[in-house]
Amino acid sequence: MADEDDQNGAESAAKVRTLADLARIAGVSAGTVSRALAGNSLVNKKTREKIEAIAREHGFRPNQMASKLRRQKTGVIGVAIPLGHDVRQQISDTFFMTLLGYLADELTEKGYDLMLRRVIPAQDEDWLDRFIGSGMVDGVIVIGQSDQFERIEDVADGYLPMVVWGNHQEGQRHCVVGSDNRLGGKLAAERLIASGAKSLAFLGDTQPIEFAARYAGAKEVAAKMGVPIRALPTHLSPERTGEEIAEHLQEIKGKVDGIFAATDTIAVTCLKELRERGIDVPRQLKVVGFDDLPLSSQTAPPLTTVRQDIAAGAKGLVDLLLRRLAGEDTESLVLPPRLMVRETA
Amino acid sequence: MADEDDQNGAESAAKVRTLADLARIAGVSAGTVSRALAGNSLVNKKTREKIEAIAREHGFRPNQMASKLRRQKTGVIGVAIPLGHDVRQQISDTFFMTLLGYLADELTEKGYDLMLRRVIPAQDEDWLDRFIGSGMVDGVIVIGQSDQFERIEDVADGYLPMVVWGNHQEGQRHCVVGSDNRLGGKLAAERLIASGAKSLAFLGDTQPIEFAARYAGAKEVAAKMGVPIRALPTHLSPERTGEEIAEHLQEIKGKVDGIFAATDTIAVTCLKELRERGIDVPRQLKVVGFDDLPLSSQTAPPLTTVRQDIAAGAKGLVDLLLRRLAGEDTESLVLPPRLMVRETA
DNA sequence: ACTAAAATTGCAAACGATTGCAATTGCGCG
DNA sequence: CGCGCAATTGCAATCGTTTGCAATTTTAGT
Repeated sequence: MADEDDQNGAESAAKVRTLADLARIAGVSAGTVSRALAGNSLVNKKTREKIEAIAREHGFRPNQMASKLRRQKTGVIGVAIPLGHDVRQQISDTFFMTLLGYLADELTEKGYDLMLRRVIPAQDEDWLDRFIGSGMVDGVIVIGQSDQFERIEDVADGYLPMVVWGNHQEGQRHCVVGSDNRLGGKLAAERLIASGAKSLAFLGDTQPIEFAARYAGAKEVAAKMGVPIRALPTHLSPERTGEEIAEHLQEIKGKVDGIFAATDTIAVTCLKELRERGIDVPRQLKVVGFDDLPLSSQTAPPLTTVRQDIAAGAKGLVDLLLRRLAGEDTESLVLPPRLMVRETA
Repeated sequence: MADEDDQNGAESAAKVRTLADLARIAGVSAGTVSRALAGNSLVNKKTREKIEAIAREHGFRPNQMASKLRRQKTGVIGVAIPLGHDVRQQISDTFFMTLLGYLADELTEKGYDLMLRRVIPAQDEDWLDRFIGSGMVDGVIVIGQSDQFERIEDVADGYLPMVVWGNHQEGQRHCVVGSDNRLGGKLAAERLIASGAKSLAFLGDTQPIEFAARYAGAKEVAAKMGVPIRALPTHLSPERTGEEIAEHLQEIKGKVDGIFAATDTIAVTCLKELRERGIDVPRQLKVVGFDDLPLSSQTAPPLTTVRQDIAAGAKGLVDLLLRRLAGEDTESLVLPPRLMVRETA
């Protein structure tokens, strides 16, 4: 009895770090322990329960690195956020962060872990190859094409398990999930014109293709309706946006009566600048945003905007990625944007 | 020559997946390749350059799993977001997401990857042990104590590399970074009373200790000043918040003239409900929030709120964690909140 | 030219779990 | 009691990299 106690003491004291340790205590082989803990195998019920009990008692967890190495899969999905066209655009960008939140939910539900990587393509030529070839992830989701369209295209041919959030272009090779930005731009411009605007401006950077498509859609409608539209380059970085918008406002004063903001964030800032200048929205100037972030319905006046269904986007990204992991070569998914008419246009 | 070409062709065609493959081509041993690619070792410059060239040519990347297994470290920091006291509180909660963004920036800068895990403690008893013991991360950052204070305490003794965002309590054993919530609560109550409020209400769940501390601070001030204060339980989930606040507003109509919202998100929603009811802020009712999210300065009227310095928080979390990884047993870091007086109180 | 020291490189043992295959045990039944 | 088959378990190779130590080659010094 004393003997047994001693033995137990020794057993508990010695940390059980490996299958082999546990196997020794249980008096079986490491292979059996592995199978028992995996649960799905052909291990005697009693043996398994005994092993499980010991494992629980010692708080044993099999080493994931070894497991992943052996099984050649990681159970991890990489999520990359390229900060290309505007380095100052923080990873903290609300839209991307919200999408990321939903992605985390979706992936967790499917049993995957999420590895987040913020990446500055300008400083790191082959960020995508590195991420993919790192052997740390089973698949990759890229949030936003930024100015990396070509690089992504290059990789897409040789690497199936990748899905990208962004804009879809005719004939592109990588699988993308995203809103129909061009259509969204049309909706915005139509609304502005319908509510009486006679001269439009697009507030935002037109480099990134998502934004370019939004602008293109708006331009198409404007041209058709015989309304002028101009682009006013505006960055997304919180600090600079304010000033830039202020300058733009100064410049277009009286010349423009309808603003299409590339982003709700820009729209909200714009609204604030307008309020400070005592410009009445929507009477003097109409504003339409893009995204429909939660905060957008809370502004005064509530923002009219083009809604992207972020939850559906996340679901789509994960769904397509899992199918690609299973070997299927999936089509892109283009989600329809929806105009949320509130009070700014 | 033909021979050599052939050989080259064969070499390029055959994928170089392992150090051994590369070593064969380079005519050296795997060990040498490993050292060459690591760069830091004592390999002949010529040999290294040759190996690097071949590696580049074939796009070779050493398998991370094998590397991590061998070196017994992962270069990954786990970030866990427990969704305890309110499962519906999405991971998309703005404050946490913003903090996460800054964390990603900080960690990337220090050369670590970030593994995100959303966790529902109610469904998963030992989420923290699992995460820590998974062998997938070198250290853990927990964002928000939620209702998991005790569990975190239990783990803290045996596991050094963990830092938690949350509330600091006298004598606690885990290392925490966070705002002085009690002080923040005091600031809020003082402001409300100073601007004329005679009867206060706290809008938010008082279960999570961060919120409890905010409420406690406010209560202390209220008691000292002889002003009544009551707590009105309010959840954080976007869908429910609106209704709940509406009900509360109905109930306290005329009885309360100062609201301290546990969170800016709650405050903003509250502001909107008040606007819809035609209640004048700050004349009829004063409101103070907590967090100072970017959107908070954009409301109408701009929200008076208690600011948490999120960037500093992220920096602190990473800094302390790295020191703990190096073996140091660091103290907690309590950041001072700052009252941002705007127009709602 | 010869020896000692320094600089490179190769060898082989880890790291810890998984899994095909073989060996063992147990069971039922004639 | 013995045979055959099924249910369990053990063995050992494998995943791909890193690294201590030994072996080899260079370099330098006399």
